[in-house]
Amino acid sequence: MGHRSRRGRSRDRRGYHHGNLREALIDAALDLISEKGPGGFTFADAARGAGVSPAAPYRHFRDRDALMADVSKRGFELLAEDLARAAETVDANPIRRLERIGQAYIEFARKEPALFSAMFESGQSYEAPEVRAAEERAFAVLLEASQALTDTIAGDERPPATMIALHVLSLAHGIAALYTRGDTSRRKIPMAPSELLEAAVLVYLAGLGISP
Amino acid sequence: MGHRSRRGRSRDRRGYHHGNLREALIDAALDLISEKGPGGFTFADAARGAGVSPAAPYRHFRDRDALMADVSKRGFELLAEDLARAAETVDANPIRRLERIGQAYIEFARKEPALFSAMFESGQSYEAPEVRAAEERAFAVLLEASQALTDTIAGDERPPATMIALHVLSLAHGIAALYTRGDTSRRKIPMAPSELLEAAVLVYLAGLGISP
DNA sequence: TGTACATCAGTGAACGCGCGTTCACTGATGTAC
DNA sequence: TGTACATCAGTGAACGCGCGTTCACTGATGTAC
Repeated sequence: MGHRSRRGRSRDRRGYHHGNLREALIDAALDLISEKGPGGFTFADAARGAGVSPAAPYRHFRDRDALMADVSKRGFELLAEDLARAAETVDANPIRRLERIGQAYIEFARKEPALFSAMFESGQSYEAPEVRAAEERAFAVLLEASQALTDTIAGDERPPATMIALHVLSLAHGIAALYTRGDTSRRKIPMAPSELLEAAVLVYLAGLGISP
Repeated sequence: MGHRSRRGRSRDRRGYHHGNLREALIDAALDLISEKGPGGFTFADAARGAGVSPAAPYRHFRDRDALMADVSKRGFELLAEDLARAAETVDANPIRRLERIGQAYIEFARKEPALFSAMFESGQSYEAPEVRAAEERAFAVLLEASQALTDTIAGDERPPATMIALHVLSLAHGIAALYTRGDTSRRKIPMAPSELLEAAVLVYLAGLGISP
């Protein structure tokens, strides 16, 4: 359901002109993705969802793919914000920080399944440069935290920060993709996704010789 | 491209009766998924791909979803086979065995991107019981290998095998989903997916106090 | 071995529907003076 | 403050197209005797 950028409901038209149709279409798309998955709705559906004629979306998006690219971009931007917030909020301990960023990742997948599937499971790969950029910004948060972590390690046994970031990302993404959408999807597991991630990250860091 | 179960090309009709339309439709679906992603094709497209009238598929599948469920099932079966083969092939060392299973997982994603996306990125969650069963069989291979690994550890510091299996699975799945489809998708990374996985698993196991 | 028949797995025509897209249009808004 | 005008962001009707689905049908195959 609505949160953050999706505050106003799509239906509150203010007369002949919608006022904010672009946003409303993105909202409608997210609602539709929630219901039927990405690819499970049409351009006309989105127009209908925004309470507007089927020709109206063409004022804002070239076609359905352009709309989806925007949804995807919005997703990576919000993800980057969430990760950055997680990186700031927490105390200075770099281990805790990295772990928190991972948690924020799966939390994002849990709270925004529609965005998450638009970003990663929409079949199409939206390599629009702005999407790429937003994706990069999200990764940068992880990379910085990893860097901060390796800075605490003696020079000659210091593992590459990029590797650590990629490992934590892959782990978080795997858990998010497999176990985060409780109702609709996969196998039940005997622990919460966040516990699964926490344990994995701690074991992993211990393997690098880093412990709290 | 074709391999294993997909040996015969779809087009070699043998007269009025197709002979093996069910398989041919699954093949056609995989080809179409490769081209345009899951959800990027129609039931009629699949019929066309198999060189058959649009009414013919109804003899074998109730609708498009039923076809996709079958594709997905087939995917999990092949995955289970691959993982089992990896578990057998390799020498008895349980560390190497677990690592090899992880490698087989991402190798599967690399070799069979169409199946992989049908299984995990088709938007719909196909919880048909046979799909579930095949999925379970694949996981069982990982779990057994984890069990063999923990059996080598002293009783009171023995980590739960289920947790290890879930961790390795999540890691392999994350890497597979993010970095395994070279041409079409994500960010470039400074190392091969298989190296990324190997390093992660070794570090992780070291963190559990297990080293070669 | 031949024949009759049941069953199976396809055909192809037909249908209604909704989608994508274009178009001339029109109501609302902003701005110059 | 009022008026004229340009621009913007919608409408709604229209179109062609392909999809999903059904139907009576028919060619091929298998089997009983």
